[in-house]
This record gives sequence, structure tokens and C-alpha cells, in this order.
Amino acid sequence: MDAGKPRSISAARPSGRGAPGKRPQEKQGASRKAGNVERKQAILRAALSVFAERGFESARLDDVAARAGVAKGTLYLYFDDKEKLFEEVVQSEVSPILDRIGALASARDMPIEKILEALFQVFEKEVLGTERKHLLRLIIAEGPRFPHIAELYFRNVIGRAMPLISRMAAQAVVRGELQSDALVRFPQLVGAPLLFAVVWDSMFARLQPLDVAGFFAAHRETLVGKMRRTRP
Amino acid sequence: MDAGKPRSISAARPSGRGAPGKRPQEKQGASRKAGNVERKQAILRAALSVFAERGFESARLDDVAARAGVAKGTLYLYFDDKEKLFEEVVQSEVSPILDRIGALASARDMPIEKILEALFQVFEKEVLGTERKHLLRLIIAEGPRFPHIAELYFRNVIGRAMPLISRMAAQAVVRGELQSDALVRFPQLVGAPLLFAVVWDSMFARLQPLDVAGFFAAHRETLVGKMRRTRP
DNA sequence: CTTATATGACTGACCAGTCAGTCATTGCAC
DNA sequence: GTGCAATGACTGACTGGTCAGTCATATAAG
Repeated sequence: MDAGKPRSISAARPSGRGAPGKRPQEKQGASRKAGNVERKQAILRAALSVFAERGFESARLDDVAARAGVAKGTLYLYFDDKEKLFEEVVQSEVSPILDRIGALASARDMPIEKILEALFQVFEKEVLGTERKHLLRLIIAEGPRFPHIAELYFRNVIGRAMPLISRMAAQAVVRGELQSDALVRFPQLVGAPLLFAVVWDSMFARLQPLDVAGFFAAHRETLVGKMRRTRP
Repeated sequence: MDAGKPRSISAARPSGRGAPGKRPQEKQGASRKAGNVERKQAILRAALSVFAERGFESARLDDVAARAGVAKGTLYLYFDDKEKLFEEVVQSEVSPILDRIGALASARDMPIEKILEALFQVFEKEVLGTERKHLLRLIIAEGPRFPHIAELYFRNVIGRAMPLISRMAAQAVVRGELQSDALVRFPQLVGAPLLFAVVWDSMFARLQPLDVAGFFAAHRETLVGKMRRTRP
């Protein structure tokens, strides 16, 4: 071994970290601090894909680093540990959903049928149509062992969406659009098919595809009552 | 933490160093003789509780052995490896559900409302009320990484229940008990709240309990249409 | 004694997290 | 503008602990 340099005795530094042009080259002002946002985002994206694919335990941080195009040590410049990284992945994906929920609130006076249609459509496009669907499955899978994450998700998404739906349903009942107050008492009725669609998609789609749009439509139909008009 | 790719299925016989003789009597695909059914069941029970609690990856076979009251080596007299043990746990819990599904088939001529009521009740008692609920969550969590298990579950449970429900719904439509054929086209509508209840229970019950019986009743109410208001 | 079953210390792969070392960039002196 | 020291983001070989799976040995059964 070539001793000489400190660093243990195996300073064999092979390729001497060849990869030269790797520096981010931040824009002017350069926040060279530990805060290269772009790189952090790259890590988060890589982490989502690895976690989604393998689950929290089997996800290897070496893979995350590789996919993000950084060295493993770099991960620790941005995140305290694996668990924290996972939390931030969840957080970062939950935020956009929050916005969508907010948008819903403003649609309060539309007919309930339209609202549900819009809601399901957003879900189909923004969750089922993206990697976010894996995140949802991930939360289900790991939630029980990460109460903190379950709580985060509940407080930010579920806990906000439920009362909102309940309130809109109540208005619909008053307006005579809904015959039953089932949806008022159990806004979860809206969430069930969403969850189901995600699970089916990730597990059984391969064995038997589900016509998600049709499924959602059928569900809306039962919710709204669709009183089979026989002729006005 | 094995990695799924390297270890596990891959051969990679670690130790052994040119083992003296081949394995004892390797019974290909199954454990050796190992005929004590009671002990095997004890191991399966222990494994279910450990897997349910930690997930497949984090589950430690030392824990399974301890809970089953045997030594770790004993596990390998009954199961080839961790993955096989997991599969058998699933298999052993799926079987009883199969019986229930069979029983449903004979109730084909009851009013759809009664059938659904019975179905939901069975689920509440036999799944939500037992450790089996954890299994369901486990399947969701690990299914994507164990296609074999997802398929097993699909073929034995989902794939059988769906057509059955569809057929019963069709009869109900003919009898005029259902105004819409939504349930015929999407028997999954019945499964959605079941799945949802399991997930809610394991993740959010602590934060906001769900009145499962009420939830199921509300869902039945929307499905059946409860024709209160009528057409013009 | 021979065979079936059980045990648990042990082996080696595996991986989260660490840290000594590197080097592009920046800032200061001339 | 040129030279050079300081900075700190980045790297990846390494460590320490964990755990699936093994096997020499022990015990029970026949």
C-alpha cells in the first residue's frame, strides 16, 4: 500500500473522483450554502422513486444517491438521516395536494355532482397519473410504523378534505341534490374509491385492468342517487 | 435488511465453504419431513404477528422464533426461507376467507340489501376484528414487491368475489332492487369501503375513530339507492 | 445404535451513517 | 489581471452493527 497520506492506510484513491464538471454552478448570488435547492429536489425525486419501488426498509441510500447523481455523503448534507429524508419526501408531495384541496373550497356552490366530478378528475390526473400514487401506497404501507407520517398526512390532507366534503354535501342536501345525508355523516365515502383505485392499480392492474374513470363515475352515480329519470 | 436483489432469491450461498456434504435431504420446494403440524401453525401465527407489526423487511426471524417458542434453526425445518414463510402466512390466512366467499354464493337469492349487510358484517367480524386486518394491510404494503403474493390474493379472493357480487347485483337489478347497474359493472364498489376501513383503522383510528358499522351502513344505503325520492 | 428433530452460536453479506481528503469557486493582495 | 489562500460542498472508502441462513452438536424417538 502506498502510505504517505493520512486517511487510514489504504489511501489508494483510485480514480481520484474523476468526474470534474459536476459543480452546480449556481446562478449569481450563488447560495453555495448547504442550500442548493435544485440538488435537494433531485435527491427528493430520486428518493421518491426508490422508496416507491422498494419500501422504506429495503430502499438503499446508495441507490438514492446514484439516481440523484450525487455521492452518498451528499445526502447527509441535505438530510439528517434516512427517516428524515422519507419524511421530507412525503412532505414535498403532500404540499401540492394541499393546494388542490384549497381550490376545492372555492367551488362550494357548484352542484355536488360537478364538484365530485372535478374532484375525481383531479385525483385521476394528479395522483393516479403521476408517481404520487406510489407515495399514497407508501404511506399506507409505512404509516403504522411511522405514526409521525400518518399524522402529518392526516392533518394536512384527510383532516382537511373530510370536513370540506361534509360541508359541501350538507349544502347539497339542503338544495335537494342529495336525498340522503350519508355523505354528510361519512365524507369518507368519497375517499374509499380513491384509495381503492390506487391499490388496485399498483397490485392488480396487471392481472385485470380497472377502468378507473368508469369506476369513479359509477361511484358518483351511487352517491348522488341518480334517480333514474323515466321521462320528465 | 436484505436487498431483495442480491440476497434472497439469488443463490449466493454465503458460508459453507465447500460444505462437507450437500444439505441433509433437501426436499425441494418444501421443508424436510418436519411433520409437527401444531408447531408449524405456531410458527405461522408468530410470523403473522411479527410481519404485521414490522412489515416483511424489518421483521426479524429471531422474533418469530421467540414468539413461536422455538429456536431460529427450527424455522428452517418448516420453511425454506423468509419469503416462503411470508407466502405461507398469507396462504394460511386467505383460506378461511375463501370459505366465507363460498358461503356467500349460496345466499344468492336473498335481497341484495341483506346480502350486503351479511357480507359487511362478516368482514367486520372476521377481518377487522382479528389480526387478519393487519394481513390485508401487509398485502397492500408488500404486494407490489411480491407479485406472486398479489396474484395469489387476487386469484383466491378478489377474482372470486367480484364476479359473485356482480352476478348477485345483476339479479337484484332484475328484481328491481337496484335502480342502477353500477354495481354490476363495478363490483369493486363493494370492496372499496372494506379496504378503506382497514386502512383507516390501522392509520387514523388513533387520531379520529371511524364508526365502521355506520360507515358500512351509509355505504350500503348509497349503493342500494334507498329510493326515497322518486321520479317525476 | 440409528434416525428424526431441535438448538443456538456462528458466518458473512449488507447497509446506514461517518469523516478524512479533494477541488471548484471565491475573495483578497498585489 | 494574476497568484494564492481560504472556504465548504462534495466524495466514497470505511466502520460498526444487524440479521438471514448454516451447521456442529444435543436430545428424543424407535
